Amino acid sequence: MSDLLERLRARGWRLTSQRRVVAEVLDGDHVHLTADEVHARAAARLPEISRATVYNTLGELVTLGEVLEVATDGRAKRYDPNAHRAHQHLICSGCGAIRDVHPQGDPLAALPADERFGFAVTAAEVTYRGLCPNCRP
Amino acid sequence: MSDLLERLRARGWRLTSQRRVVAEVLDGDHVHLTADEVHARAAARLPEISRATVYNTLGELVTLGEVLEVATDGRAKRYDPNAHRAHQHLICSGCGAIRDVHPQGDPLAALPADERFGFAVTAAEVTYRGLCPNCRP
DNA sequence: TCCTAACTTGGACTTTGTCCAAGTCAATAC
DNA sequence: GTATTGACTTGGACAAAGTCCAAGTTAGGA
Repeated sequence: MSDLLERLRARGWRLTSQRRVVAEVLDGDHVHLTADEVHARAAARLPEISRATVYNTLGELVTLGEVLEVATDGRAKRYDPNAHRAHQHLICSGCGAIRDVHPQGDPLAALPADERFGFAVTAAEVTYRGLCPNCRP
Repeated sequence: MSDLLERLRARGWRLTSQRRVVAEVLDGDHVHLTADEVHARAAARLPEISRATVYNTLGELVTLGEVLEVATDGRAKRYDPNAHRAHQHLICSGCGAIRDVHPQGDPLAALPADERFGFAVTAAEVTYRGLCPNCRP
């Protein structure tokens, strides 16, 4: 994630302690935090950080393509730092745990031309659902 | 959709005018209304209907498997009455228009066992994104 | 026609997110 | 090192989407 900070600086970002902390909190694999969770973890390191700054920073990271926004359930959006490797999501219907997964083939290819309604289709997001080992009966 | 009302009555639903109107509003193909839109259209026919009742009824229809909840963007959930024929969604990134589409093959099959992390995977939702004919440059 | 459990209502409340004016500070210039 | 300034941060007000509840209403069976 330190290269992230480098990339951001190269793009003219002002490197504040708040932005640094938000970027650090988002580091890791299979990380899918809500804005509130990001704020809570950031505040553990930098108590004065405000919710507005967390929202601003997350929005900027999404715009820059460094973080993905994942809307899985109509509740809070989640933020996924794994933006540079194509992947999909597997979600536990029991506890809500989320894993990054890599299906075979290109999901876009499964949509025939006569099912595209004249759209210029550019992306396909797949959400797999099931029960994780802990939630299985 | 009138068979819907029959099915519901058969399951012990009390058939009130409010529930009837909500079910009628949801009738049709490519219908993906938000709860607020459902309330607005229902209120056009039954002015005193309350938001709470619309939310209750939509929730019951989802629980009964008669309507699907579609969380496409982290904003309001949408409700899709086409619950009895498997389908996926194609969404315009420009105007937000939604179409039901039918991709080839089973998206579940694309997820290899070693990418399932021990989950019992039961469903896959695919959201295709692109620009509709009106929003295309 | 009555009765009652089920349904509906409106309003208060929660969660998630946005907006803004005022204050602060990182990075550049000197 | 210091000054400067525009970008960044802050807290609080606001908005949108949804939930909850006590009180009132009603569908459908007796």
